[in-house]
Amino acid sequence: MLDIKPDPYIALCPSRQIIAVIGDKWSLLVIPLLLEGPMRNAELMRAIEGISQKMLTQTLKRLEEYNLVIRQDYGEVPPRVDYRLSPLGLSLAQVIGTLDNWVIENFDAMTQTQKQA
Amino acid sequence: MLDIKPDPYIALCPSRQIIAVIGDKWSLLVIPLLLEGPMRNAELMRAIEGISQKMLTQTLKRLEEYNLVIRQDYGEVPPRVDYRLSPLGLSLAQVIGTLDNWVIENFDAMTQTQKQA
DNA sequence: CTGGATCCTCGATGATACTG
DNA sequence: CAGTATCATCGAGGATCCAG
Repeated sequence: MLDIKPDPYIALCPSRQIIAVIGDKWSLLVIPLLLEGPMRNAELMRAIEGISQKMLTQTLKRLEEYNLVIRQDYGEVPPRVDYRLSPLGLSLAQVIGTLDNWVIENFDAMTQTQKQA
Repeated sequence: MLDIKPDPYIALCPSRQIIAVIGDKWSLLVIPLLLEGPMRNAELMRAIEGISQKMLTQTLKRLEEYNLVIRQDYGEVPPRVDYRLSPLGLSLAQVIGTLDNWVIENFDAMTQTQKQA
């Protein structure tokens, strides 16, 4: 087995790309949302205020590519499709959830006394 | 005390802005770096391959605004300035470090079998 | 309902040059 | 060394229309 650790501090290391995927504004919101269970396109649109259809689709697609989200198409008509976390995605969601919570908890501290003259 | 929790899922909530700050590509790299101790501009430039002077400055400035990083100017000449994590930043760095490590650990899983036809 | 394809704009980012 | 200012570019992202 390889023991070459990816190092995002090196410009060419693909792991930096991953950081970009995860650090993505919308991914950071979509992933924890799916902790609550499978969601459909329209549901996600409603849950995440301000996201455009385009970005949602794009985000989901990318998350699927990286094995974080599973897209399930029921092949019905009218179309029914939902998205859920893969095991890998679930694992990541925990971490991101922690991050989100940190933000929520420390929001005041971050914004207060900003440059208190 | 207020008990109104910030909710990044609401478009207008300022917490979303915070998510953006933290989720930022460069912030995600700078913050954990400072865990190793105070660093100077040039050091950071060297440590983070590919970052431009402009983005580094901009990133540091923003982190300082949000009370995550402390900028110390020794007022010497030639100029000597270094940056270190604030207590708040230190706390955040732990979380982000976890995220980064997750990426490093699960890098293979994310990229392997991508669309294994 | 899901989401693909287009057009268009604006802002983020990099490169460069300059100052203290 | 630290940092600002300027310019030019490129691509992210939104709005819209269309289709299965």
